[in-house]
Amino acid sequence: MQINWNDRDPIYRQLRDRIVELILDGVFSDGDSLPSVRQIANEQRINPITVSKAFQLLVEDHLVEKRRGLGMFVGDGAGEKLAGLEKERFLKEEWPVIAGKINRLGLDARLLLAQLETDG
Amino acid sequence: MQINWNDRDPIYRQLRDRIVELILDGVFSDGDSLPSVRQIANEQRINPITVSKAFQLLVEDHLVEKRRGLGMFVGDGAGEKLAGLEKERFLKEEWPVIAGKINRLGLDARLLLAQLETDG
Amino acid sequence: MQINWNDRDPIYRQLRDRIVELILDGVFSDGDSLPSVRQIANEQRINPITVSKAFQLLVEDHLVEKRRGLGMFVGDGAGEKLAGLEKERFLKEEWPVIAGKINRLGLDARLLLAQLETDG
Amino acid sequence: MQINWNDRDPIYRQLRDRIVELILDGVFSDGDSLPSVRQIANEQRINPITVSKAFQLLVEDHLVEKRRGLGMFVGDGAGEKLAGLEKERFLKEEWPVIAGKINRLGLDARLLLAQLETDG
DNA sequence: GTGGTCTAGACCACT
DNA sequence: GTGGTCTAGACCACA
Repeated sequence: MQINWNDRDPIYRQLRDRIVELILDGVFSDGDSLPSVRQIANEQRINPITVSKAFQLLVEDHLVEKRRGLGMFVGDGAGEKLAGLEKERFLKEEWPVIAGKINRLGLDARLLLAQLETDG
Repeated sequence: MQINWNDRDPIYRQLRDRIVELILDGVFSDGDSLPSVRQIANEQRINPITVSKAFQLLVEDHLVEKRRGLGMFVGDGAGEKLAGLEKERFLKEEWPVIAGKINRLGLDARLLLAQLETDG
Repeated sequence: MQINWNDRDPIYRQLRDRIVELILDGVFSDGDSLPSVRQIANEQRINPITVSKAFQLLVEDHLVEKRRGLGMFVGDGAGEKLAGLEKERFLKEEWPVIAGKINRLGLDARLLLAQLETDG
Repeated sequence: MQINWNDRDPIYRQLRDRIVELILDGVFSDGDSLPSVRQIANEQRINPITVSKAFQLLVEDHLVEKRRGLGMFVGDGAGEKLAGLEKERFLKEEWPVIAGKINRLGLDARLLLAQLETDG
């Protein structure tokens, strides 16, 4: 769970995105409890208020549930819901920009796929 | 040369990116003079100081040369240099992140790239 | 922290140099927080934006770290890094030019340096 | 005779300094004719007006004489006069700043002298 | 509280 | 004509 302090993205956004990734990857499944604000704040040396803000975003999207006195839990069906939402957002917002870059740079699909295999 | 006033990206960053795109597209070639700060400022109704900031970024990357009292010029070999640099940067930095997202979302990179070829 | 308003050097460049000197002198050590932009701006009666520009230069040289919402901090190892870098730069870039001048003017480098030791 | 377009020093000042150096080095002696404005402008790809401005500075200091229809000539006693003026200026203005830097960086006189011998 | 961005308008130096 | 610098004042996002 790496935070980049020099990134233009605000910390709370980066945090939120990391947690979403962990849910998508199945590290946290429906109903699992999430690490506490204090724990994350200590580990990442981040202000607890900032961590709270990240969770708040997740609660607003109904991906995470706050249970008083117990902490944060992955919401019901969060995994699938998330996959759907993110997929749509990616295809609508991110991919067109990426496709434009690929075309402008004259990059070849084969090259891109090859690069993936050498890395991973 | 479209500027998005509501984007998270600051104007000067967007401007820089647009100019880079124009160089990549060959609209401006090595040694060409670029529109003056004031000209761009007037056309886009942006403060000259903001335009200046965009050029400064380009000068720092050795893509543009400043000639005192004369204006801004596309740097020697900027076109090819830029294409090479951007290609490598994209493959090494952006593409792995993008590919990670694609996999995580259960999308098919091959399919997306294939579509791209038929579209563009 | 003296600023010369009539110098050919712009204020932000002078400010940068002063801060570098303070780090070299050990007034600010690794990890220390630096005075805020607004504080310096008030004390020196300089526009905050000008102070900001000075810090930006330091951040670009990795001598200062920005922590969002918290302020500016002396970068890791900035003190030693700076001393090393500056020493080398001085020996390689400045000193040869200076020595050339000294020779051209018929002055004696040995004598000047010897005086320096008795003075300082 | 190298001109640095990215230097903060204006071109006419750089030109003036180069010519002064050539006189101090004895490349041009008292009474010698200097290259014409047009010649320098062509060789260095500089605007003739800028070259003129450099000569003007030299004329104002009585180091160079303009002879109508003939061109520029090194003034009487320019060599010695220059040496004296520059020596004083160097010792008063430049050396104290340099000495401060040397002390701050903790550079050793022996090191500086050694560096000179390896270079030249 | 912190820094980041932008504006409008001024003045300067350089070519 | 060109770009560079600075100001004063405003608004924003972040912690």
